[in-house]
Amino acid sequence: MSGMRLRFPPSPTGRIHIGNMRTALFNWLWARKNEGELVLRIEDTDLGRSTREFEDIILKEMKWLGLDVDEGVGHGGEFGPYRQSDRIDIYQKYAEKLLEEGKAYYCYCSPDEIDEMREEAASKGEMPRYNGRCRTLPAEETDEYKKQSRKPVIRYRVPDEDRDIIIDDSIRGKVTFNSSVLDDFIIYKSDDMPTYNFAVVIDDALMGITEVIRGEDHLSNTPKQILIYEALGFDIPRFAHLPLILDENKAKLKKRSDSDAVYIGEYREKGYLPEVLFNFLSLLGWSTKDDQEIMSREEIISRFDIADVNKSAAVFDVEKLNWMNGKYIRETDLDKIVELSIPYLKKAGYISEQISKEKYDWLKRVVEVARTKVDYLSQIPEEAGLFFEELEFEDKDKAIEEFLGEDVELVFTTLKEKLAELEDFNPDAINKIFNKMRKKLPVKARTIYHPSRVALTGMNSGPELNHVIYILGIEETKRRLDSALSLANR
RNA sequence: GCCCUCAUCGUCUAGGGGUCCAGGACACCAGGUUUUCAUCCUGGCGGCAGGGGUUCGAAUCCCCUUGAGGGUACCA
Repeated sequence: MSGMRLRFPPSPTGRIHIGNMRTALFNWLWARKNEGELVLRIEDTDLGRSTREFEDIILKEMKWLGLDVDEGVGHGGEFGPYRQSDRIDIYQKYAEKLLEEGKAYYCYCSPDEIDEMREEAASKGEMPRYNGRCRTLPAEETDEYKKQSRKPVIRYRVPDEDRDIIIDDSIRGKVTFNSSVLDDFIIYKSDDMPTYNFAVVIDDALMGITEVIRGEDHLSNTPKQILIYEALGFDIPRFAHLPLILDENKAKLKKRSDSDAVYIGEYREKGYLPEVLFNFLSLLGWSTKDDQEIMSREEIISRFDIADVNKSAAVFDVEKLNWMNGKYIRETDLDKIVELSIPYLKKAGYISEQISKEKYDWLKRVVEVARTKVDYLSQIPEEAGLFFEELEFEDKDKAIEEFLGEDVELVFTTLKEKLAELEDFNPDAINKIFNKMRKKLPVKARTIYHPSRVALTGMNSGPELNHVIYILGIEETKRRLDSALSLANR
């Protein structure tokens, strides 16, 4: 234990996307690298939009990616509860403390009134802000509002002194905000829930968080939070603001996107390998000095350094993810890929629930051939369809024309004979038959291969013929060749 | 508008004054291997946003402009 404590605090208001997960991953990496602890906290103070369903999705996807946490929702720990909605007593206590000390006050202004204030500030070329009207509200007016049963909010009283609030960011260096741009922000909503900027400080402080790694979209919130840390006398953690991940339109990723391509679940369902997402996401905003890209979990942990994370935003490029996933699919142990492909094959109706040892061995041949052509596993069934379905011609007329060609019957007949004579049925042996036919038969090479391909697969291109025959088996091969011949009336 | 951040090939990035007429990866193009497609191998195309400085010397340091992104919520 290094004493370093990090956290990943998602709000369950949408499906977890690439950007959220990258933040989780970098927190996880830095925690593991430093033998620190990672806390999972659920920030559900937005009652209207938070759901348990989204929370479950977050937990599920993190588990899929292998991002285990040491403490938090679903894991327990001594700093709980870890769901903000279970911690309202705590926030209340601190709000009262600030109220008593005069560092916060009730505000009864209506939304319309606040809009006016903002417009007024904007017209003067200033940042739109609340003007502090309720800072000194006479008791009579307060009573009046209470009679009207207006529900107040609590605002933090930003000290009047003009000073620079400096964030010493692990990634960006010193970032300065002048306190004059801050208005008296709300720390408690009228629905009796704390706001993010208030709750996050109390939780991070009480949970002993030493490093806050989060997206750059939080950078402008940080000065407000620093003020709260100071007002409450808490130690300020070290901050690191990660560059944002942008979508193809170079805009921030949304939790309610019109494109499924940003959600982690989408990639899991399509058959991307978790280790690929892990590897790929680690390279979004971080890289090794020697340009190594394909790395194991352990390698990434040992080489990762939060200080090496770059400052500029990165566009999420599915093309490169596809390349990496395809590469892993081709290079990972075949049995593992077969296991992972089986659900997709079942879904396509190609295989049944129970798979015999024999069937499995056959499946292995199919997947071995199909995996050279896919980017992700859900594409396996379409690539392997010809081995499961009745033969279907891409273009039947053209196929018949092909079978009508000179010497085709000779080739097919010879092929059938030679296959029948084969003692050891395997791809190499089948290849030898083709090689012999090329030498011995007085026909063009194309006539040996192409009509056979069309007859066996229905297509003009596809896997190597010796493998096709090996997978189809002698009987099915013979059947398809005969059927081609009869189509051509021979 | 105001505040903050960022700025190297289409995309992800290496580069932290000379060894860079800028290196790698994806994508793309060409060639090779292969009976075809795919895989695989080789090669090619393609970039330091612009302008001022500083310096003997800037992709690298400073300033300005421009551009991009984030924030500006009783969302987080």
